[in-house]
Amino acid sequence: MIRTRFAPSPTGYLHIGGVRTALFNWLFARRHAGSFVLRIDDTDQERNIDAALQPILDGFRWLGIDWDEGPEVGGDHGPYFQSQRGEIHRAAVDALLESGAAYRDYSTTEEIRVEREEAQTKGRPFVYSRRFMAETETDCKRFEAEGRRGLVRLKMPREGVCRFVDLVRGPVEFDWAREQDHVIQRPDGTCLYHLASAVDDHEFAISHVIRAEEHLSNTPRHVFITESLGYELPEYAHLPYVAEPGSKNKLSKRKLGKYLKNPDFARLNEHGDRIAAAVGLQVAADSFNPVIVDFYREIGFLPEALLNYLLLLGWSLDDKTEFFSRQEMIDHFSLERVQRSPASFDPTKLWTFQEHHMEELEPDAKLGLVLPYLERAGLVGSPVDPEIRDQVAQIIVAAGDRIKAAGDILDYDEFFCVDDALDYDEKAFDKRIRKPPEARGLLLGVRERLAATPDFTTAALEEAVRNWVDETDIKLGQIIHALRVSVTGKPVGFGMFEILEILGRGRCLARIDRALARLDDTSE
RNA sequence: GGCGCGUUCGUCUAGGGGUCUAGGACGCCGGCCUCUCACGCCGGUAACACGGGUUCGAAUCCCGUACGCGCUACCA
Repeated sequence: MIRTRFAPSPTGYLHIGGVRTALFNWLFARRHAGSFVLRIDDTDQERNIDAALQPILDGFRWLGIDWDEGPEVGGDHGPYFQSQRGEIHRAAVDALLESGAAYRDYSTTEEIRVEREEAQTKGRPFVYSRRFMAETETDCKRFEAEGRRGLVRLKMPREGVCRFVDLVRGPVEFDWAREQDHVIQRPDGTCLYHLASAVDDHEFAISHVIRAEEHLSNTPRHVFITESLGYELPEYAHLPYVAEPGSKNKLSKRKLGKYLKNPDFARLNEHGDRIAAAVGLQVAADSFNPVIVDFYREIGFLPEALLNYLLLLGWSLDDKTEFFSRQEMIDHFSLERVQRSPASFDPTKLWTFQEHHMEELEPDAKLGLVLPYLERAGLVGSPVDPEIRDQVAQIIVAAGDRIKAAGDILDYDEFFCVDDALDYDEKAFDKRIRKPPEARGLLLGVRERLAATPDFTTAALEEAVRNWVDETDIKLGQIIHALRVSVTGKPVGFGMFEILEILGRGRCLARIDRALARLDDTSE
């Protein structure tokens, strides 16, 4: 039975790099009909775990990364919070103590520091002298009489090599002698990460430990703990980390300021801010940015797109396949094809995947995604009037691939405002209406045609306007731009005749009149 | 400092001794399409970190160097 796990700390947000690790674990489990377990690594005893955990669980749910065991779903191996597993960890420490794989130590941090520095100045690798190791009850008493506090350290082998096969990197080996006698239990009885992690992986019957590369060097400790306890070793696979845009440094939330200097990253960020502002979402830069999964959900990315992009960040099927559905990811995923070197996060390429998956959506599905944004922005009622709903459906079709993220619908607010409240792009108004001397006459002319066209549909309108253009010596371009600015206030947008049809005759004429009035008003 | 891992176009990658004058994708540049924008289409740009081996032959194997990252915590 294949069992994998992801062990997030409750930090209040879901990091994009973490999701990639979780995704690979999840895919591997799903691929082999195994289980994916969520374990919460909260050994640090956070104050408000619930509040800090919720965004993470929400993020996974949005992405469709479901867990078979863990918070809120339970399971046979619980509890799934490390903070509640103290007894199990302490029992493991006792067993280690019992077998001699660990010992009580009474050194102080200061004494260790001195030893370490001494070794370093002599150019020797540091290994603890075990000067304050207590192997008997009397030793303990003696040290305690000196006012020392005991903790528990691993008694690491001082010779031989630790060998294991990493499923991504192949055979790896470490000299045992280089390993430190790591602390596994503090004087207050609480246990440290490496102990807890190795024990829990066994308790949860994890078959494949798939985690970030930074743990590769920690693996000998885990191997030692696991084997000393008499447990069977899991398989290990260490994933390269996700790097910053344009660099090989590990992506970290802390360096947001630096990423914002990257133009592509900044553009993505601004895109998000714009949508957030339009829907009145209160956002703080450190909780709403492209390093955090929530960001993508809020601005209307598709989870499939994010997953697809992340999948290819460090994994590939072959030399050509780029797009994967959720099922295809599961069908093809394998650890053998995981890349060994870090991959940097490229916001521009992420958009490619988003666009692709968006294009694959049926108009109805798109409508469902887009409507909530209009409602939240107050551009349509809630629930939306059926007539308006149809109009939005038309807009979606006419907009085509211009709506890349669901929140992009808010770029087309001109369809939802009353004619008198339409904002004009001043530059465009000048260029297309105020400046060309013929604009006034052309607008009047086209107004006449629009008023007279019996059938106010895209095709009929286009025919009418083109015929009119053909009859006179003007060019279509001359009138289209002025018309576009009059009717939408903007210099760009989708097909002019589609816009006219969606708006309808009344609003088109009213808007042309308003633009003309505005022209007369300010040209004097 | 020690140990470990890594290094193919700007980016994501294919490549596992000859089929590589290194392929694809994104980006970028140029062009076409066009009522603007977006899309689409066509073309172009651009890489095996460096140095030694091994071999008839190396991007592919070995060694070294450089660089990057990680671990070396009573953080996870």
